[in-house]
Amino acid sequence: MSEWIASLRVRGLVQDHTPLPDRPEALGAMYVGIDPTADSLHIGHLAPLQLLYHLAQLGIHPIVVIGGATARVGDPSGRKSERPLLPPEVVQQNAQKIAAQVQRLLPFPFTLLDNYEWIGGLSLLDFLREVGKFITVSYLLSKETVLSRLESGISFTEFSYPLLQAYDFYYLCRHRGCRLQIGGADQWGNITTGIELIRKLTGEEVYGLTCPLLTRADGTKFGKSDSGDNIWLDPTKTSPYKFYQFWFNQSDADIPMLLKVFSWRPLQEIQAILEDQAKTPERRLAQRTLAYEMTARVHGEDIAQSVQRASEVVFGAGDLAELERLPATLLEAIANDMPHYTWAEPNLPVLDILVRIGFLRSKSEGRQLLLQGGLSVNRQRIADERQTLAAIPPLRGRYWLIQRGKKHLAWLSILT
RNA sequence: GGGGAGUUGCCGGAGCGGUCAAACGGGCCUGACUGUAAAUCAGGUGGCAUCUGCCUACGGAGGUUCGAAUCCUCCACUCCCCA
Repeated sequence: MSEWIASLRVRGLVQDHTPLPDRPEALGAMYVGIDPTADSLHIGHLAPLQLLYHLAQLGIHPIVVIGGATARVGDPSGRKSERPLLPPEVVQQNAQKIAAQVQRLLPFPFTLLDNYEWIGGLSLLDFLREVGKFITVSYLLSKETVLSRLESGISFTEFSYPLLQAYDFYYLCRHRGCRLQIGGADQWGNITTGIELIRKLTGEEVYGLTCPLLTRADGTKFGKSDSGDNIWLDPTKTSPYKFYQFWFNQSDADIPMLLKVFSWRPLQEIQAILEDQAKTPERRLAQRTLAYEMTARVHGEDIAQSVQRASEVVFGAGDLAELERLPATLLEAIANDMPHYTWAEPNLPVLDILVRIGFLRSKSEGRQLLLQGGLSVNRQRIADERQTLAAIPPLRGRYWLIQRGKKHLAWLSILT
């Protein structure tokens, strides 16, 4: 039974599933829900979308549901505390942005819906009679997401969230022939609630499939930067350069898992890359491949190429002369693709400038870094806090490569 | 409705009138070593400074005191137990 998900298993995309039909065609359509709680997707959203991608290849029609209604309630799944309610207009804006992102991201036909369409007009009375009546409180209480919140507190609003999502599934089942819901592992409780509701209301058997919550080799969650920020798909929230660097910096221990989960390459090809990686890890072929593929998918080939080039130049070049020798247009492009600041008065101490432009959080932090040798401009360590920017010759008359620690690089140019 | 416990820095968690910018752990940052990896070791982790000085901070608002994270009052929120 369900041989067809074997390759998904190999890729590490399967956490849990209900008994599945022998043939994927029996499912008709499937859906994944995304609540617009922010104005952009982040890489945490990608794993379920990978599942969607691979399943779509098997002939199951994909539906993406933006939770314009559910985001106004707040999913308690995987949260330790109550979510603040988002204003309706914010949810609406987010929903639009995320819909546009999804459109750009998925290169295959799919149906895009917003659950506000069918939940928005649902009256409380109808909801209580048509949905609430069929799920018992003890059933909901036994769900992990609810259970774990009983101590810390959960409002009735969030408590009722699983019912709304269950209703989505029911609605899509009836109106769109959708018989499979997929999602992250944290969605298991919500998905099974939907299955339960549909069985009670229609007697029909529907299915659920989740992908694992990705964890690193050290047990921490995958998906945030070291400093704990989300890695967004929106280039104004996470620059393509940073996005590329995020993937590039993944550890050897995690890269096999990541490549299998996120790459669209055939498994065979991935195997070959991983073998190379095992033999000569210092080449970082696996990281480079993944970083490029993901950046290209999210931001486009052109940008992927240019940030890759920027990364190579900035990290690779031994001395400044090499940077100087680059064609002016390339240097400019590189500067533009990386974090970039402008400043007008080079006669101030470097430290002050870096604080004012926001590259350093405070002067104290700057001093600290300086003391430890973690601060440089144009690859020169800043050793004196009174050192002025003007005293350091800029590249091409107007660029400085500023550096905090080993990996935090940015450009500073003089405002003309 | 009644009774009890609690609210400390990014998180966990000490402190119970001065020696507290607040022990300890985690996280994070930087350095060394490396491969923009991992592990390890070292330093740092509120802000400003003319650098042992000032300002802001221990849920909120007041008060007691020479002096409060520490005591009192009120308020808010959370948890537990009884109705």
